[in-house]
Amino acid sequence: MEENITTARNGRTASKEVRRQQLIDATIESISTQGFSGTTIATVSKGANLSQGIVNFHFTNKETLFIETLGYLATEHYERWSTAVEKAGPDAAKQLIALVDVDFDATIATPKKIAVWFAFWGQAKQRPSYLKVHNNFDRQRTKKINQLCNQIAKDGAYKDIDPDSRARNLVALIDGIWLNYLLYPKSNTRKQARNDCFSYLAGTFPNHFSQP
Amino acid sequence: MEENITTARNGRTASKEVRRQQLIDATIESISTQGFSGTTIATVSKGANLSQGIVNFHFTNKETLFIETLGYLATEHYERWSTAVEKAGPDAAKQLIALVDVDFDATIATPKKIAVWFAFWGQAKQRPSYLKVHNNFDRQRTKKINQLCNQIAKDGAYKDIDPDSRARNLVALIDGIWLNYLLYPKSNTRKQARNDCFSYLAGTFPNHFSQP
Amino acid sequence: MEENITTARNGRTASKEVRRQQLIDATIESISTQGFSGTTIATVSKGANLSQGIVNFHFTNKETLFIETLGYLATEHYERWSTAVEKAGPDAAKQLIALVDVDFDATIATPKKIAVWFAFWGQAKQRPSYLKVHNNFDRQRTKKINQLCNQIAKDGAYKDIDPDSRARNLVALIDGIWLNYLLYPKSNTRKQARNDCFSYLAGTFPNHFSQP
Amino acid sequence: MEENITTARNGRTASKEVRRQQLIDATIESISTQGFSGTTIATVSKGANLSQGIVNFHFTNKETLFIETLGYLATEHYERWSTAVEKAGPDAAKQLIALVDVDFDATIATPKKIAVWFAFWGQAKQRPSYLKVHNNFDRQRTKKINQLCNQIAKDGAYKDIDPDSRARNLVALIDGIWLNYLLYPKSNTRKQARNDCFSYLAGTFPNHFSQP
DNA sequence: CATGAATGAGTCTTCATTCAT
DNA sequence: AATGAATGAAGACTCATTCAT
Repeated sequence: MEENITTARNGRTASKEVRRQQLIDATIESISTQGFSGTTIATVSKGANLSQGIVNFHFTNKETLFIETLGYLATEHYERWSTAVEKAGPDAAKQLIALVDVDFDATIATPKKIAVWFAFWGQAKQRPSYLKVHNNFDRQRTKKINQLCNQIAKDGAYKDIDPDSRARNLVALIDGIWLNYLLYPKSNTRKQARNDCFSYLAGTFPNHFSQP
Repeated sequence: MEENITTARNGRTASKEVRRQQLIDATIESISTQGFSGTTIATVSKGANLSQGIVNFHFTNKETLFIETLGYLATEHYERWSTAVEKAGPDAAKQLIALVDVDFDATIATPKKIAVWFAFWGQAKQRPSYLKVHNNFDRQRTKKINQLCNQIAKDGAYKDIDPDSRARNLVALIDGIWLNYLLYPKSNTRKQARNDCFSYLAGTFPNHFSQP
Repeated sequence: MEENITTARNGRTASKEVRRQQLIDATIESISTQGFSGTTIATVSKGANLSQGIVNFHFTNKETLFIETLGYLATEHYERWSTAVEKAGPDAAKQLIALVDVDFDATIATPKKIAVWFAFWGQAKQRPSYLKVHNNFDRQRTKKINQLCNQIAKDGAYKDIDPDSRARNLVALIDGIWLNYLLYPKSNTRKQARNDCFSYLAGTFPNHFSQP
Repeated sequence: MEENITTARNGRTASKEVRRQQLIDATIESISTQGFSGTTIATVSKGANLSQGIVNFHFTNKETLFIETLGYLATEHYERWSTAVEKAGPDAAKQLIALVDVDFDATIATPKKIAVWFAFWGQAKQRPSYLKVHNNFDRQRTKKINQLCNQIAKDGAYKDIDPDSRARNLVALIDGIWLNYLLYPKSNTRKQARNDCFSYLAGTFPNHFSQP
């Protein structure tokens, strides 16, 4: 098993993947505490308790490290929600709940990771490569949410509702809640954030979701 | 009149305020195109067609320039929505419409300015000074939105509604719509963004707002 | 009288000489507190409560200001000791006392001025222009001291004494005492400094000078 | 042996200590020729045939390089005179001779080093850190000189002599001779300088020192 | 005469990247 | 694989000097 391999190898001869992950973790840590511009090869390698040269060794350059860090975050997120939807069974509303719940999960919506997400978004417009990585994953989620909202709207015979717009708003709402969480960490709890989100769903599809 | 003075002056000796604004404008331009880390004293001064040394002359250092740029953006936004609310008359719903409309105004929700906002937010966690400037202004708007939502909820005798939560969601929704606007500039129009937002209001307070 | 002119003129139209002296004084003040490298056109002009441009106006450039500052100090010193010697009457020993006393005078051996002297000496080797200004004045004093020592040695029939060497040592001693005064301002008084110097003279020419 | 290691290493990876000394040497060279304000990271690194960045790498910043350069000079001096005194045997007069001789040694009283000493002294008043480094070493030498003068005075039963004052004068004299050596390098020889100094000792303690 | 905004060359410092070991 | 000394380009900042007013 992969884990056995990685634990067996250590010290100077850790497997490539282990080193890479170590550095990606250190990058997340550094970006969240020092910010994007405060994150240097030095802060990363030091945070990983490794030498300076190693980043260029494993990632060729800093830019690649950043892109792969974003990729790691995006992949993790993607795998979590897609798995959650899969496990939720055939009901669209249940699938939507599962999907949304991932965004307020204790291991996903951490202050650290949210800070990194916004750090990337803050650079998105200027770095097409970041945007590309992100959007590739994000579009699938948006699509799924749209599809589920349409399904629910159809099943529930909701009139006067534009499911596309409601789906867009759901996506936006979650991001906005995250931003709020980033800016006012003290006055917000993850639980309240989740409740607010489900409150929106209850308002939108009252027959499928109840006020939390 | 002051304007005459400042426009009269040109070349080497523009008035202090004119130069400062020139540099702040150039900073917004630069951050929006080069990003935060790509914005240097050189890009700013070159963008303003001025010499390098002038930034330090007028702002002491780069950090101060950034803080004042954020301050400018925040002040502009604040003045716009507070004036709009004032002019909207006594009706809470009309006030809320006026307030929200500012966020989708052609001179406020520009791709350029939104990029700068997110650039700042992307650094917020690591730069308390940015956070402070921003939050000071932001809190007043949040408070006003909360107050208006409560007023409307009371006036409309909406049951089963938590106005505080709805207010929080409104704020979050707008930010999230902005993010969407930033990430997918091509597939979004400012008009649709505004519609989505009012669609949320219509869903929340159906007696006060109609589907756009 | 010149004084009347200068006092009459003030504000923006002070006479050239007054402005120059004002700036030289500010330069001495600045060098003594900020050091040579910490002294800028800005510290000087600010210290003189004048505008930036004025230094270049009155002295063409910074280097000239420095040279004239050194020249001022050297001239002041020269005029003080030469006048003192003149007034001391015909006796060589009395002349030497008068000359040396100037070096421990409350208006000459000030911490401020001594700091400036050493600042200049610290640059002397690399700035021939400083050296030239200084040495021109200094050589006359050295010559006079040598002449007086020789006179005294001859008058007193001191045997086994090389008056040239004793003269050189006297000059060196005074400078060394000044350095000590610079480095340990707290543990030295001007009075003790003077006493030490005269103690040397008493040891050298016991018939002419008594232990202080 | 350590020397073998350091000499073995060359090119890109010399030992840390070797690089540091290389840079300190280059700093002494640069200060002596360009002066304090003329000494830049560039002149130092170029003088050492190394790249610009290396100074910050090994010394963090220019200030630290300067302080360590002064420290090197002060340590070298201290070790030389303390070793010399030690080797001089029990006789106080011989110890004093040994101590003073160091100050006129061909490897200590070099024009280059003297220029650097005065460069530092020229900044001493404004840089407490320089003063601190210097005084720590200097005080021990002053103390030893004072102690030796007192011992000699007691042994020789010199009356009418204040050994403390004579000690102070000896210290001052040496510094003053150095200054003279700095200002008039052409008309002074190290030998004459030494002779003048011993001439002072012979005048002060005639039973212990003879005219040179 | 005097001001002070503006310039731009010069410096220190940072940091991604290279590379001998 | 890994280290960390070394490089050098790039950037922030300083400051003497200029010059329109």
